[in-house]
Amino acid sequence: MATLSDVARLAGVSLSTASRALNGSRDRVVKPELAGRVLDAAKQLNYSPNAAAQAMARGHSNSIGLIVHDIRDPFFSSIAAGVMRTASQEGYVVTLATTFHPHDALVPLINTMRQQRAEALILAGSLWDDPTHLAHLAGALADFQSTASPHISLVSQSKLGFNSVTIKNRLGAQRLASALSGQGFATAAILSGPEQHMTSHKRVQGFIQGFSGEIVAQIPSDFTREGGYQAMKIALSLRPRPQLVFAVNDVMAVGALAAIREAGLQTPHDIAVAGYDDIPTLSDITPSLTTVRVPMEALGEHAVALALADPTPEPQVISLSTELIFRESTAIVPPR
Amino acid sequence: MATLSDVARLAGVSLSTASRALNGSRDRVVKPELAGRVLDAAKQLNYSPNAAAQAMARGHSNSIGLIVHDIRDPFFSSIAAGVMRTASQEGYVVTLATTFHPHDALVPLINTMRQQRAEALILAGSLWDDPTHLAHLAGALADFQSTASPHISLVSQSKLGFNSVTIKNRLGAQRLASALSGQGFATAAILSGPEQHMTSHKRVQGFIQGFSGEIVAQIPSDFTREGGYQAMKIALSLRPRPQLVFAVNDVMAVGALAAIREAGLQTPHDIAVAGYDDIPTLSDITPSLTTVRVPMEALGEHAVALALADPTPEPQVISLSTELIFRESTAIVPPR
DNA sequence: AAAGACTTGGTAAGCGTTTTCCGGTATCTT
DNA sequence: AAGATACCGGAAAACGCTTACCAAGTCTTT
Repeated sequence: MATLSDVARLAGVSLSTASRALNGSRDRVVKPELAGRVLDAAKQLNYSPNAAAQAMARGHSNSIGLIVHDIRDPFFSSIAAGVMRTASQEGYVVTLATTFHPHDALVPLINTMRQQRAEALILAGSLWDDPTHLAHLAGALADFQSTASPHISLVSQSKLGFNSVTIKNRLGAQRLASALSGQGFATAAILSGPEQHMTSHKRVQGFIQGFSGEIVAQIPSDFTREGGYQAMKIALSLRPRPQLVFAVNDVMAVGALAAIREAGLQTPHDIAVAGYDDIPTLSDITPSLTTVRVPMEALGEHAVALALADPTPEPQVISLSTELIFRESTAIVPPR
Repeated sequence: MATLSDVARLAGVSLSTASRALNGSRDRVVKPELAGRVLDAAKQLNYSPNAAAQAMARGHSNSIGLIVHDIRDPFFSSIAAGVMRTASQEGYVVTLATTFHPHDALVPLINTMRQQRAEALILAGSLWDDPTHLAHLAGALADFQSTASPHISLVSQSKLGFNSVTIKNRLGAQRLASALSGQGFATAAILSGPEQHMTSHKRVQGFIQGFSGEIVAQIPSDFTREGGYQAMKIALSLRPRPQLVFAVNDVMAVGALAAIREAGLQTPHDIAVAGYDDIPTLSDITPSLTTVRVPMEALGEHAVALALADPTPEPQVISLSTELIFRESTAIVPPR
């Protein structure tokens, strides 16, 4: 593989001139003629700069690390799309890692990103609200940042003292709940995620705050379709049956819908369902799902912007608004 | 940030010993005592090796490049998950890039991966069957490979003379078609992707081969939900109405379903629909979709395995089987 | 016309690792 | 017990680039 010195030799200039001609160092100008010779030589040799060597010499890389729980989850893949869009606009490369859910996989991945000397780290997804886990995490993040002090952005989570972009989880759920109350729903059950799941917790809180009727049950389960399905089975055994079920995310809501159908009941005639996230792929489900739209790609875009911005004395928190989406799944208020 | 020489100094050994102690060079053994001192020093200084420096010194990186069209597409995010799973098992880091569909974005991304000196490149997704585009692409891939001859794997495409893992697109469609024929469907329309879309083309061919009834129309459109929706509108205007519509992928099928519903018709009573891919998130759609299951994660896993395997004289092609999934959307054969 | 002020090319010193080669010590072999 | 043979630590070169510094040339300025 041709190196820069090959290019310089062929162009008949020094290494420094070649370097300056190719990526125009800011303080110097190379005479057009020499620069042209260098460019020609580079093309002729099919030269491609070695990013690792550049990173070494410059003292910083051009990569951004992104860690998500599960890239298959539409929530995360949308965030990733947003991240990649702005990152590549800004000339960065993104290296992606996935925990595949086990939350103790996070720290090793952060360390990997540290080895890569990523310029910025973006952690997407709700954190596990457990003191020792959080402590480990904070340690790993501190280590990461101690390495040439790169930036860190957290997505959908703001408790760790870094820049972060969150969504108004609580407010969204609250407004959904109060709108639904206004629509006539008087009893509701909540299908929540695991107890320590912060996002789930916020949404539950918001819903409780906003709902003026009676919350007959809160059933914790997994943050997945299957979790929603199981939780709904329990909810369906409640007597009297709640008029409304709020699942803390769309995939759980879909599981709930399946359980309802399986029980021979109809949504929304027998029981109404609302979700959260507004996952695009799910927009074709029947009955269409009332939910809270989360600007997922924007989440990723802002995270990059924040990570690349000049550091501020205080960590910045960008809080993105959600939007209520009313669809068929709550179109009717079932009798009490 | 502590460097290896800091560690060596603190441990009272030479640079080489420190290096050998930390990543156990294969030919040498460091005495346990010295090794222990080095490890302690490393821990104490919170040392993290600099991946860029290692890449320089070793002459190769530990990163795999993955390029997909759109990470938001469940098809690609599943592949990505498979890639990341095996890559991280093998100790590799994956850097991800997205074309966001414009097919001329591919070549620049390949070049980026070349700069990164990725050990392997995985290109996922169907290629654009256009001679000049393919020539550009081949050029870029050749350039990539000329750089320290890293490996290349293609996913779902095998025409370029590299290792590749594909799915039996044609066979899957053919078997679907013949099964459906056997079930009594005698007329069908095909909702295809763009003309030059190879995957779409294969599936169309297979379906035509396998269908013993009459194919009344093939309507090309975008490879997206919206494309399916638009194409279905045209299909619905056909007289007599076909009994069955085959959409070349699930998201198009979903668009088709929406168009049918909007027209006041019912699936499968008035017209049956089949898709391709078996995207998990779509499994809850009603009516549930008859489709061909594609082992998407396995696609990614094999791609990595292939990319990391010893090079063979001839490019290897792994062809993964699909599985027919019959669901409600073709449960009834509408009258002709 | 001489002295300074800019320009602009080149030289060389890094950046943080790995690894080859050398040499000294401990272990074998006979 | 002496020579041969591992074994293992360290010095130094190399990886491919950037950039501070130097030197030489070209313009200004007076």
